[in-house]
Amino acid sequence: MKFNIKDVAKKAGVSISTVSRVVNNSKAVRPKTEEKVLKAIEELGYKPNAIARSLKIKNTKTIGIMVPDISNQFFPEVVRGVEDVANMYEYNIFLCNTDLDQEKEIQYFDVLEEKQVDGIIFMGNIISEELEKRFKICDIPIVLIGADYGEMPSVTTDNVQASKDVVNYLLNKGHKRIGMITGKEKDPVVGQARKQGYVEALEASGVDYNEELVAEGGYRFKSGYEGAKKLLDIKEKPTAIFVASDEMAIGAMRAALERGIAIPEELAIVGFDNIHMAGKVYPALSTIGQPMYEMGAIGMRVLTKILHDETLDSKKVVLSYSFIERESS
Amino acid sequence: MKFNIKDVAKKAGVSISTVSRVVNNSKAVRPKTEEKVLKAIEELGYKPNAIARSLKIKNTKTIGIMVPDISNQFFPEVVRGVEDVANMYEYNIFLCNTDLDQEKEIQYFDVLEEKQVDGIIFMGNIISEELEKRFKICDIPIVLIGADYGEMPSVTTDNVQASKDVVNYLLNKGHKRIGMITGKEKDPVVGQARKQGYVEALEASGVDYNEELVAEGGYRFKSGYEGAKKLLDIKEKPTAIFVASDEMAIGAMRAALERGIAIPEELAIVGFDNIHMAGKVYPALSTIGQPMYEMGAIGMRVLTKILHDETLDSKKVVLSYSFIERESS
DNA sequence: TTGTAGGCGTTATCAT
DNA sequence: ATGATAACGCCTACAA
Repeated sequence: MKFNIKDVAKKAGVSISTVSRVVNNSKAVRPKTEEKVLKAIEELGYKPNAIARSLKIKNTKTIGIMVPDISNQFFPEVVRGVEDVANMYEYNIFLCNTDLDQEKEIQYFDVLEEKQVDGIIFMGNIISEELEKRFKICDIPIVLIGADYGEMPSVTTDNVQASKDVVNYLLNKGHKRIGMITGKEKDPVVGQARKQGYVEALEASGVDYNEELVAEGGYRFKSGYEGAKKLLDIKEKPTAIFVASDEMAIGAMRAALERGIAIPEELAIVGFDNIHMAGKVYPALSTIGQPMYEMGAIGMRVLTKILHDETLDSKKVVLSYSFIERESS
Repeated sequence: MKFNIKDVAKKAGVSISTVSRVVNNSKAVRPKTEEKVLKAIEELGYKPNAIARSLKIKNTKTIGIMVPDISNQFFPEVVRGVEDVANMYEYNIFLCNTDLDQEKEIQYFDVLEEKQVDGIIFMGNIISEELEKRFKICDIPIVLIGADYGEMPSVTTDNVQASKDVVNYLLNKGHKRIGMITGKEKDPVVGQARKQGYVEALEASGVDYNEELVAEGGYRFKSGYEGAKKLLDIKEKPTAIFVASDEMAIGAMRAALERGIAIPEELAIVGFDNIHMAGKVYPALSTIGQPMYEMGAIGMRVLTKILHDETLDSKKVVLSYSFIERESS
């Protein structure tokens, strides 16, 4: 049995306008009347219909969040950050998994638009031309997390600098042969930026960049495992490996451990991301910590600011990372 | 610039009904007319307003999913399962993190109801009286995942039997002193069911249940770590520990490793859940695999069946688990 | 095949 | 302080 505002009005013996007023307490209502209405609401178990409301007032108090894959280590935390502040401002979130598939991204974008979300948070490595066009012509505020693009609001960390820090740290520890397992080449963030930092740090220190010491990986455990095996196969093995993601780093550790190579004595390993498990594996993984929860929370905060016409200090927020030294280096 | 069905109608020189018809291709429209309409839609970049549509046809093609915490190991995969099949049936999902907080659960339930979701998927260890009351009086179909309650549709695995299997396996390996780190006592699933299996298997084999050998844990790494330390402190140490969750098991391994106790030679450890990292830690963790993705996918499938009035074979689906023997046992 | 009009459950303007 | 009423954008009898 579902009741609407009319039923409540009838039961309370008032007009629907008054009911609306007490529900939203938008305008003064005589206490006596309010009481009657409240009682009717209570008795009928009336719940206002948010859909009808949205249609009228033209906002839905919902936002969409597009992530590559919620079941991947990196994303649950940022989604949690988003959801927490969304909840604080009384927004709900539509979760969309894109698998980095451009078609799916567009498809989801369309539904989100049709469902009239108030805003969108987008995470993805690359923004296709098609998607960019949509972004441009639509009037829904969008904020990017973890990636950056043109004039769009975004929250990121400085991946290049972070990678430099790692390499410098390794250099300072006396390592001369530092290998790297990278992300995918065409991925601007994990693939390119992190490698760029590696290369630049090496050059800045006068160490020759050695193609042989770098293996292209993907994102997952297996490619780290394979990458490390490859690097450990060369006659002059690296004494340290910088790995572009924690999950790959754990794969790399595995490869080393299987060969009886001691970590960190014979081989230092540093990862990137500080996923939940990074501090729990044995030996615990040194890594770059990205404030994932904060990225989500701040991204959503930026979105609410846009939504509420508050002034933004800056459309681009760059969060600081931290190097977390544990046992693997 | 946002256009509505009226604008399209005007531009195409037809009535809004015809526009509606081609958008939903619900009824025959002369090809010529259709073309005109399509062109108008294209030119204006018209997108139907799903909110208005929902108001009229009384469904929203969205469902809500309540999980304790998306950033916890266990849930992202099941949410992914849910989302995949939701997407297949053209539903979107509202993600709600409850933190197992009963107030938050009710609060979210209220919004979901107000936002007129077509269905709800609920995950949580315990269903409070208040929540149960809401569940009962509302007419939104709800399916439970990972827990079971009264007459409600649910998808679960047999935690008691799984735990028995683990203990029997350990018994067969010759272990006499088998410890356990449990979940929280008042939690029916992780806490009670898994412990029950442990107790029953022991009794069935004529091994005395020994209070001293069990430590109450929580869900996280730390409580596993502490629990194991406690068990390893007693003079007659267990030679095997069954741990009620993988994350705690990894904590337990850590405790053992720190004391130089070899796994599995001196101490066998078996976890529960088969989280993503279980096979990646070193030594790789033996565990009970719950088909998390499937639980989500099937749960959502059940929901769609209810939503579309298809007949359910059974309101209660119990999925089979699998024992995954790896290196820690 | 196409158009007219009423209604979905609200909010908000304008009277009263 | 309260009530009548016109939107909001769409779907769908019913009529033409």
